[in-house]
Amino acid sequence: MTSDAKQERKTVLIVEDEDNLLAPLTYNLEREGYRVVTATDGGEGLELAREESPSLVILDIMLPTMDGIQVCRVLRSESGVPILMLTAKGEELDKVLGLEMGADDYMTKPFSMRELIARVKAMLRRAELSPASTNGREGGIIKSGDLSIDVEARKASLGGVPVKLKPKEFDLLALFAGHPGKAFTRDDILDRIWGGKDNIDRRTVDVHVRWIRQKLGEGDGAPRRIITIRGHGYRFDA
Amino acid sequence: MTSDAKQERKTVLIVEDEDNLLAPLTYNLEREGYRVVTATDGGEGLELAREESPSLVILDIMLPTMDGIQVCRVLRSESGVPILMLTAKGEELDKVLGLEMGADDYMTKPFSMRELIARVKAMLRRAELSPASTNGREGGIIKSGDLSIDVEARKASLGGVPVKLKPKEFDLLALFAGHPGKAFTRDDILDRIWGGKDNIDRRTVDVHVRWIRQKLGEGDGAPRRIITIRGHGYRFDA
DNA sequence: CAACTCTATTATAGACTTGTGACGTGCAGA
DNA sequence: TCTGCACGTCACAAGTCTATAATAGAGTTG
Repeated sequence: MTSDAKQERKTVLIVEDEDNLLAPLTYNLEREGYRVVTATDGGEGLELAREESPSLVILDIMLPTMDGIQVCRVLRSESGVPILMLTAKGEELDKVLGLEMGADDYMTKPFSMRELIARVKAMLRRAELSPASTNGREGGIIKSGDLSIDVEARKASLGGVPVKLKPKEFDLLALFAGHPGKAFTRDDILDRIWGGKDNIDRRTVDVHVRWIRQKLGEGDGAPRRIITIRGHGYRFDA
Repeated sequence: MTSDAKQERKTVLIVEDEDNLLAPLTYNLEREGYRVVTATDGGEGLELAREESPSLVILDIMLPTMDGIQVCRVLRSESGVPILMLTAKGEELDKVLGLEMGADDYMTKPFSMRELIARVKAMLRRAELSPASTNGREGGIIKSGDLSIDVEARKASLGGVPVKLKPKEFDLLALFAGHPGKAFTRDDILDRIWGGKDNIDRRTVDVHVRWIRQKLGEGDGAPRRIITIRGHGYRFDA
């Protein structure tokens, strides 16, 4: 019942502040042959995720400094790493929210270790079948033509010149640039950038796209990077 | 609540023999905008899966004629369609077995509809990020002769030259090309592409087919890809 | 081949989308 | 409190789709 895959050990990041949960999780996952790294608050979790690029993240919803929802959202916008959320019973709302926000699965505490291991395995198997989305990014920096986006530093520059982007603009541009060629619907985008809030007007996306286009100097006949797909949404092309 | 994504509606196949479970499942999924097809035993389920190539299969473990485990195994060997297993309480062993056997997730009866919907959505989103495994497509790109359709990017090209397709045209062509050789009735097509709206004239399909044929340069004695099946509907041939 | 049924084609009015400028609200720092 | 910034919403004009009606054409049947 140990491991079955003999190759580079997969790293699992656990972000959990309760030690009486963290310890057994770590123990059991290590026993299954995974390499485990842990963080006890959201900020640290994000940092570690960027440093270690784990194959899977187990994320508690309740965390100090930055809650799991936020961490999940950021992680999701930065990479395609599978995320398993842990929720306390009674957080039903948050559960669904978490899922709709980008988590890949969740478990309600308390859960059986066995069940959790099974889920982790299933998620990793799934992930293995899909192509890693390491598109055009090197060391957390996404590049596309003369546009360069440093996700970690949250800075963007165009032909070497820094571009001042507001937070939402940055998130949106990072999402686009991180998935060049992929068509997003406005709902996709709202899901990923705005999180669970579902009373946001779809047109809001248009407006933010406009700000970005403006700051990227698009519009004067210049070729657009953010392409409008009429009747569907937007797509970022290199 | 539902998305504005205009494309072929996602089809969910439910294989479940208890009607008091099947009915609410169907109702709720349809309310979420999915197209639902149902089977009440394993054999029928497999058949439907092959015919409809659904985006997701919900599979009860206990079924007449062929149990869910077998169906799951066969399905898994034939396609990468995500499978959500339904298990009765106390089938813990089978649960894990089911997962390790190829199912992607499972839920233990009884479960909340809301939770199920959340899981379904999560599974579909995940599937969307990985390369579909159905007919003739590689990496989300459907190819047929010199025609190539990138579903993710919503771009089509003919012999390398981009073809400008309107939203409905793209959806329709993608539907056809995604199921080469399958005969669709106009009602089939309306159901899949036009979704909920139900007073659409069948002739409307004809018109859209024509636009597509035109843009694909068919008609000048050139061999047609979209074949008219008189008295029935249309079929896409490679 | 005549009658009938189904399909292709065309034009068009109306519905729907999107880009854009303006506005109101809430918030953080001065 | 005042000021500036971020950002969600609105309203409207310009463009773009698309459902349908009408008509011509093709195929089928007896």
